[in-house]
Order: sequence, then C-alpha cells, then structure tokens
Amino acid sequence: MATDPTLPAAELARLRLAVSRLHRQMVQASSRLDLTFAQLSALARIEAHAPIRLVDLAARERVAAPSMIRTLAPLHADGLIAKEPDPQDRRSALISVTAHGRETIARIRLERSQLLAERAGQLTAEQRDALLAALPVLELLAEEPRGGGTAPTN
Amino acid sequence: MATDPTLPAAELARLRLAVSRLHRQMVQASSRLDLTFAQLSALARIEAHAPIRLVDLAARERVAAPSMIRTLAPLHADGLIAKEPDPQDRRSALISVTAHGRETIARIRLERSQLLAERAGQLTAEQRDALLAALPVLELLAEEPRGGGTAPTN
DNA sequence: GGAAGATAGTTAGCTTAGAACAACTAACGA
DNA sequence: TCGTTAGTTGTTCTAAGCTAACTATCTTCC
Repeated sequence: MATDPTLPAAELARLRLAVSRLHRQMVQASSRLDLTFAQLSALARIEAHAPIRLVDLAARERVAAPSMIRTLAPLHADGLIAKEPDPQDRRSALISVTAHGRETIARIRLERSQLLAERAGQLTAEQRDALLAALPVLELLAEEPRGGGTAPTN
Repeated sequence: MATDPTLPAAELARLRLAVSRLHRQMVQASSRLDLTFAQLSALARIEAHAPIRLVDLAARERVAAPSMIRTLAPLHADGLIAKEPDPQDRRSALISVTAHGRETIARIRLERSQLLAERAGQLTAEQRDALLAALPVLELLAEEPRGGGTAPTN
C-alpha cells in the first residue's frame, strides 16, 4: 500500500516540528548532572567506530575539529574515553571508549529513557509498532548522505 | 503482530539519539536568516490555538513566561503575530497569527523541508510509509501529558 | 635530502539559541 | 485592602558551535 512516491512538505514540516519539540523536552528533562547530547552522540559514535581519530570523528558528527575537542574534553577528563598514540602517525591519537565509558553509556541509557518511556508506555500496541518500524528510517535520516551528492552549501 | 508491550530502553536510546542528531542537522542546515526553532514552534502553536494568552502559550510550550516573551519579540516586531487586548482582562493580551505570519509559515515550510526532503526522497516506499505511520506517534510523544500525572520534577 | 606545503591536534576568543530567576508594574479578585 | 496573576525587563547561564592561530608531524617534490 505504498502511498505517494514523495513525502509532501506538510508532513515534513510536521516531522521537523515534532523532532525539534521532542528534542527540546529531552534537553529540559535531562538535568546538568550528566552528559550533554553532543557528548552522548560522540560517545555512541566512538563506541561504534573505535578506534577512531579525532578528525574522522568530527567529520562523522559534522562538526569542526575544535568543537569535537571541546565536546570530548570532559569525557576524557572523566576517563570515559581513552586516547592511544597512532603507531602510523605520531600526530594522531586513536580514541576509544573505556570500560568505565561503556558502563556510563549503559547507565545513562536507562536513566535518560525515563521521560520517553513514560510517554511511550501510554501508547497503544499499534502505535508502538509504528514507532519501532520507523526507528530505522529515522536513523537513516539522521545519518549523513555519505559520499557524493552536492557539497553542503553552508 | 503486536510485539513487546513496552519499548525496551535500547530502542528508546536509539530514538533519543536519532532525534537529537536529526535536530542538530536541522539546526545546522537552517541559516540564521529565518525564524529559530523556538519561534517556529511557538508560531505553530499560536496558529493552532489562537487567540491565546502569553501565559497559556508559555505553559503549552513548557517554558517560563519571560522565555516566551523573548521568543515572540521578533515575531511581534516583524508583524507575524498580533496582540489584542483581552476584553475580559485588561492585563492580558490575546495573541494570534497575522496574515503575514501565515504566509511566512507556509513559505518557511517549503524552504526548510529541503534538507529532509532530499533525504526522504531516497527512502523506499515502505520506509516512507513507516515514517508516515509513525508521524502521529512522534507528535503524541512530543506533546505534554496534559493534565494529571506526576508533577514535573524539574 | 631538504624545503614547502598539507594535515592532526590543540588553545583562545567569540557567537548564537534558548532558557532561567529576580524584581517590577498593572490589573484582578476575594 | 491585600494577596495573586499577567506581562515585562534586566541579568545570567548553559550548550553548542565557529574562526583564527599555533605546534608538531607527515608528505611531496625538486
């Protein structure tokens, strides 16, 4: 039952609005005790691609290198990530998640999901299924259109 | 084919990550020429509930009154919203969207959807359907659990 | 082999978006 | 009258990003 071949602007607008509102509430719900969203995103990215160099990490997260350094500094100070010298290139450091970092990720996943979990708990089974089915699609949209394509205009 | 009665923390974590990354990219893609996300959200909310008082608007957007004033100030200055005195309460003003505001919303909807539209254009029909099906659920999640429930702890 | 340019990481300083609290005025209401 | 509420201003804070400029190392090329 494939509908329109393309998503109309109205639906995209609704999606953008929903995403930005959801994000705002997640920010509000997460007190300043823990990792920020940028840190969590970077941490997850490191976990997925370790060992990874800073430049590559910054590129994947679509930020400039200094921004990534600022993001990682507290993680490094708290021992959530480790840097090892790259044997191939003495300028580079290979970044990876420590055991402590992995524990923290797991713990935060539980804690942080509470706001969402409460609301998700009030969904019907059909709604939950719809959400689960759309999750990979959302992840796809959130990823970079790797390689090729038009150069980013900003 | 209802799966688990509850969404596991792992999926919620993925949802949070996807939402925050999507949001970041939408922010990056929208240059500072136009309305901010807070302004757009407020504008949409006004359009949906006009005429609405500032306090009520702030409550619905889950922000303090001064924050909403700051958000609305440029919209008011640019004539996107109008304030009329509340006949019942001379302290209050009833806020609504002007014709100019409505045009702006429509225009921005088109412009702003480009990033998302490009990526959505590469989805399969099944993926688009999944996204469309999940859209109302996302909007539900993004809304407040109106009335009752535990008081917000922050 | 060595100069010259490119690249990795870093620091310093700045900007923007978004929100908060405190404190005030004006109006309501009991 | 006196406490409460609506709107507002002043000030501050945090998260997240940026550019410019620097050092150290790598790479290329004459």
